[in-house]
Amino acid sequence: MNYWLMKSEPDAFSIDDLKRKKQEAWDGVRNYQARNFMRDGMRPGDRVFFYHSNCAVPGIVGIAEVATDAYPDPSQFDPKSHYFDPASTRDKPRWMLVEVKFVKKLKRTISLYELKSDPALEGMPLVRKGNRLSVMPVEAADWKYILAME
DNA sequence: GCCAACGTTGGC
DNA sequence: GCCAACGTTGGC
Repeated sequence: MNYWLMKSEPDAFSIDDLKRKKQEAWDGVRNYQARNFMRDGMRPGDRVFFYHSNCAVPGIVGIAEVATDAYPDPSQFDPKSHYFDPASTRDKPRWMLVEVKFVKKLKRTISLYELKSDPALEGMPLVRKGNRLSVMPVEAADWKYILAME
């Protein structure tokens, strides 16, 4: 089993939205590295830190689970969608998604500030300067360490 | 709202 | 294939 971190802007889709909907297709990823993690790395059962970005207190707010293998993101074919990609075809879809399901909400937000402040976590891609990846792997040791911070 | 850090695009 | 211009992400 592998561990991941996925970012979402709470204004667009928050951990509470996932809790209410139970499961959600993670559409709109338009970055090749992030796509590759979903397509090649993720398997059903993998665990995911749900991260709130672009908000007052960015940080990890909950846990989700990968619910499906990757499949083509339907929004890339929809001309009305914000995520429409005219260069993508159904024969050779460019963008993939996985569905994730709600596991739990953390009792508190483990903030980016805290994660950055802890020398034990300085190897995490999340805390590296300028990192903009919205989907990234988490080391098993870091996963356990962060859970213990809750 | 600003802007640094990236990723992508397209002219050449 | 280089790289300038542009667009986006996301912390602050």
